[in-house]
Amino acid sequence: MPPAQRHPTMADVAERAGVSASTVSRTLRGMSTVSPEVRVRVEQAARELNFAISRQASSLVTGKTGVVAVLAPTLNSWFIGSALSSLGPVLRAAGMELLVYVTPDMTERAAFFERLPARRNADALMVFSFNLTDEETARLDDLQMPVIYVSQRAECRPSVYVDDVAGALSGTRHLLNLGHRRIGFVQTIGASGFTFSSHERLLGYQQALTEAGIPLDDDLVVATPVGHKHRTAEAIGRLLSLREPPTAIFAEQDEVAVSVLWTLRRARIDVPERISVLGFDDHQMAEWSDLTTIAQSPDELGRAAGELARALINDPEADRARHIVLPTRLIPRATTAPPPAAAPDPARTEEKLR
Amino acid sequence: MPPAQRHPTMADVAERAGVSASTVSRTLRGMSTVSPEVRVRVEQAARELNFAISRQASSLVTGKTGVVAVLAPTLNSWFIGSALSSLGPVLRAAGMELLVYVTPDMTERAAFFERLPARRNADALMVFSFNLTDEETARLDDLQMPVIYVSQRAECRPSVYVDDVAGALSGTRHLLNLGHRRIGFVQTIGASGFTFSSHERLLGYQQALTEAGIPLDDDLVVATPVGHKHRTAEAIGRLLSLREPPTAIFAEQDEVAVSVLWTLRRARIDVPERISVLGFDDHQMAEWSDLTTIAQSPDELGRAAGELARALINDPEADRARHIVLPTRLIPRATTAPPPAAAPDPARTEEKLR
DNA sequence: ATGAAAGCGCTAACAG
DNA sequence: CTGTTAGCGCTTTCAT
Repeated sequence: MPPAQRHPTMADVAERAGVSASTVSRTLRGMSTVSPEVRVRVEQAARELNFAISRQASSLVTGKTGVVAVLAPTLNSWFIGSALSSLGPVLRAAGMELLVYVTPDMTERAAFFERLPARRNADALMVFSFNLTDEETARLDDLQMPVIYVSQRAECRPSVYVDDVAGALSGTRHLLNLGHRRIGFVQTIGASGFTFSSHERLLGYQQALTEAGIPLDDDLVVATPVGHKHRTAEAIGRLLSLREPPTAIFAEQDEVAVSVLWTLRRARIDVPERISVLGFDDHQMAEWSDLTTIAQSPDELGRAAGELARALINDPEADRARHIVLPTRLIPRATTAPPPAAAPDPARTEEKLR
Repeated sequence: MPPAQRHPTMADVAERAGVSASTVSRTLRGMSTVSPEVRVRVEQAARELNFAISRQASSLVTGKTGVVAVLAPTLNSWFIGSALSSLGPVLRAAGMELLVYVTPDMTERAAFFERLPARRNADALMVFSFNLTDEETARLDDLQMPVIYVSQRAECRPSVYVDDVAGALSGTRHLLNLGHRRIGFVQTIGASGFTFSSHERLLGYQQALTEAGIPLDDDLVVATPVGHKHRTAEAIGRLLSLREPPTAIFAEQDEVAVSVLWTLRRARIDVPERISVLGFDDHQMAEWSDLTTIAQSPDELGRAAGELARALINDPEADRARHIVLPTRLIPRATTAPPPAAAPDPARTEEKLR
């Protein structure tokens, strides 16, 4: 009988089942070379002793830790939270655990990259939404384990991300199809780690305009940090005070789009009658606000990243530069509509005057 | 020289520094019994080889894993996300890592409790916002490691939570002080794992009313799931159609309070002129919406939980039933004001008639 | 199909 | 102050 205050070991289980430790190990790992009767005895003994295997010990010999590490700037983010919530079960199904390194500030981040603690303690590293410096990327390349870039495109390295260009393109097309010709774009600044998506979305917007033969107008692109009412109001003010103000505003992120809605509402500008508003993400708040938006699925992203990690860990021959690109889809709701008929459209006015 | 495709071990470092493995071990753990010159040599050798210690190996002998496990129903939650984001750095400062078990559904949860994988793979377990069954709690009691209950009160077990009763009490008092006498309360239903707080907040509300000599009225308490516009509108409708409708509405959660704001706005009921709205949490959205609310700090909670974990792990003599209760504070913003003077207050009307 | 033995990388006694 | 030695709990040859 094992000492009371200690976890039972395989030796304890072996003794109780009347077999050797090797057999216990084989049984518990589901190897086929164990006779059915012995298997039953071992399993029962393990259950009775409430045995749990020590990963530390087994990884010492197998060289696999059974752990996937995640590096994320914060967990307090709709996007990362959702992705990790669906990553968890995927890993569990593969018998792996989830180790999280949060680096809310530069100090923490520097500490991570200096010590690279994941090195010996995980089989793969997943990097979430980061703007890595070249030096940091180089450090990760030396890591001797698969590094998966999530929500960012990393050349020649495995990565999983959403097709932001296509998303913004289809969103802008939706506005164009409704008849809008002056479309404002609100960029987000200072969102730690999301500049990659930010840039791509602007690109999609511009591409759609070009496609429609509408010249780009820098005055239509403004920026605001997320969650700063005043700054957002200011940015919208710049748009509204243009000689030809936009009839639609495309915010790069739902959280900002909702701020825009508040600003317009306060200014008594009806949405969508006077101005249409379009978001990106399909954040919970989008549904609550009845905001038309371009949906991406962080859940799917988490799952895909998990599968990719599993594949790369188990199969060293796997494609080490595989990119998984996830689609977006437009969700039309109540904040987009055709532009007002009486819109002050100088082009049209001129035509009438002629 | 160590093989190229393998991590260097202490033996490799020892050889390079011309000392024994024990000395390397002592040096790297910062023990004082190492001569300065040797320390320098060892540290340099370790750096040159890019050595990282294997936790698996050291925990095998020390019996400590250097890991704190967290059990959480989801990571996609403002509250849990914030708490974990600040827990991470606390643990890192103590040289520990953060292992996360997410159990988004009952299947995952059952799987966790059946295998209790944390058992051998962590030094402490932190349970976030869960409604555990007695059986589940009993399983955790058997775990042979400190289990810290976060955001819930667990009798005779270490736990960390916010003083919800006091918070709701002070919030309700604020409304009473403004002159409100009919105060509606909106409960949240179906929020996985938060029924503890939910109950406590109702209690605080009731306590404040009783204190003020106002009889409780069940009609003033309605419930809605979070994020269901229609259900929320319905609940508010029940309040508005009372014979004596409330002049203030206290929503147990900011996310619901914001929904309430939307509902009232759509109904063209001015806030706070006609009806005051009060939330609880100080969610980001509260600031954006200029919502008066009772703030709690999940960051502090995460930090406190981390400190408690460290204390319990390092000191077996520590108080194993210690409760840390965190304060809340009222943040007055733009959604609360005195009730309308012309409010249909039958009591006052009667007085006038007399 | 099963057991014996060696060893994964590290730490902790114990000598010196 | 430093080296030697003996495991920690498991997996993996290699026998049988």
